[in-house]
Amino acid sequence: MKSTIPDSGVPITLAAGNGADRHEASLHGEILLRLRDYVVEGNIPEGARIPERQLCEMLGISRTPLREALKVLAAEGLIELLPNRGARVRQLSQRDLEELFDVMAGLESLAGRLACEAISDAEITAIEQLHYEMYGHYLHRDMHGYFQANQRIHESIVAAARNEALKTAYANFAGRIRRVRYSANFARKRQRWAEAMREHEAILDALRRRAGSELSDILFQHLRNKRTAAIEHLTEPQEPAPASP
Amino acid sequence: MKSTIPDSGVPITLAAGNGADRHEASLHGEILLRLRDYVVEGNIPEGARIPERQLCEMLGISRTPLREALKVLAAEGLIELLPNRGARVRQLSQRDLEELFDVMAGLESLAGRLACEAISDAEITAIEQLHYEMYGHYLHRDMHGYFQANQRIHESIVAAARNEALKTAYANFAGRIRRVRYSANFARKRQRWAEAMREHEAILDALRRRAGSELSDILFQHLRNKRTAAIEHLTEPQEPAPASP
DNA sequence: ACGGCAAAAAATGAATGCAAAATGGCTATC
DNA sequence: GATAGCCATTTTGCATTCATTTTTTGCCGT
Repeated sequence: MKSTIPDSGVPITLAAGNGADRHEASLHGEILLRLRDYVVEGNIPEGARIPERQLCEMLGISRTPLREALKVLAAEGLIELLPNRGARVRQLSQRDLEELFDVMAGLESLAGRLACEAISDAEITAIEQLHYEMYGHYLHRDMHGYFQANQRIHESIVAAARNEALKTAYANFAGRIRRVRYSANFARKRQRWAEAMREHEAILDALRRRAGSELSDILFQHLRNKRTAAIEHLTEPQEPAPASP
Repeated sequence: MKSTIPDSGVPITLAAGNGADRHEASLHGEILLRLRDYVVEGNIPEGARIPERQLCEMLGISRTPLREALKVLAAEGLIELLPNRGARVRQLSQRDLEELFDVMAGLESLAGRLACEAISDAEITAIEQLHYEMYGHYLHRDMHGYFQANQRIHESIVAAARNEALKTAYANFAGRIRRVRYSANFARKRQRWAEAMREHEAILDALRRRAGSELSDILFQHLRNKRTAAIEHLTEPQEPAPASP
């Protein structure tokens, strides 16, 4: 009564591929999904050493499939594997974060450019809808709702680019900075919030006109500003953490 | 007579990470490097099934580290893993290629933008040097030399972006389309070649002026044109006719 | 002869076992 | 009293073994 493999011949391509992540079947695939979520959601302290045995009994499997999953997570950049010294959650320096944000900005910028070539009026209408919804959250000072609508807008743009490889790469980078990204949105001061709304209106405008390179510019700058806000948020309140010796 | 592990404590981060790919130590790392090269260089026919045993004895190892390496290669998008049906070299449809080229274009476009923020005069001079060298190859109709100089120029721009995450992602995508990319350059008709030279001059010009978003646009369009040439070459490779309609 | 079915053979997926390396604690020494 | 070196324990890396699944092959029925 294992998970009876439902569909046959489904092409499996791991994280970086164009295809979908269909890992439900094999055990190591299941483990991969669960571990990835577990790490992305921050259940493991950064830099902490995680003995394989412990993970094994936590997940109820043997070490072989676990190690395969760990290798993949390392390839995705979520964890680090030190030779003979185990796996630990990747610790992102400020510089790392800046770099990752910039790559995200580049990918979204690309997504916008491509979207202008292929997006339908209906899709634009849907994004407008999200925009108004987001505006409502803005007016009500509803951070969480705002955050979600915002995220869905950006995802819609990426989806409109009609590029699976891009979508996958985007998802990968998004996962790597997810924790920070979330708190970055919460870090928004009123000032920055209003700015972001204006930027979003410019985005919509460029999208309506299918102005590819213009939208590309706006999106990059928009994400750049987000980056700045996020980094500031991290350096200010976060405290010289008690560096464990 | 295992590979005696030379250095200790070197942080290992697999393909998608910011860090370097230091896998020389562990066996599976060694295998990973060798297999990746082996696949990228096209030694395995596309879509062919490759029994693990066969690879094992070819590489002289057991299945465990091999399978770990395969998982990583799948995560990088170089191979496909079908459940219970083994690994095969990823077969790229025309659509896949278009997508991958577009992502490459986006990454280089980003690289150009970032490079404008950080590039030194010396680096620009070096790129100019490469440009003249490339121009020489162009005049002498030296395809191979042209190709190499061209590649080094693009790599220099990526390097000037000062972003390890970007560099790694770029290398990953470059590996995935390497075979096609090479032949794409050889596919250049005289016409396209001259165009490419002009585009490169525009690239240099924008770079000198540190005109970020302008350079971003030019680079994207440049790569887009390359994409078109490559796809054309693939769809009707046997057409020596210079006939224009 | 051809197509479908069943059993054998082979390949994959996962678990276990064993050797090498690292970690931690202890003692001996200065 | 602190530090360097040594030994026991833990942990990782890899090979081997076991269990399923797939693929092949041979057979039977139509």
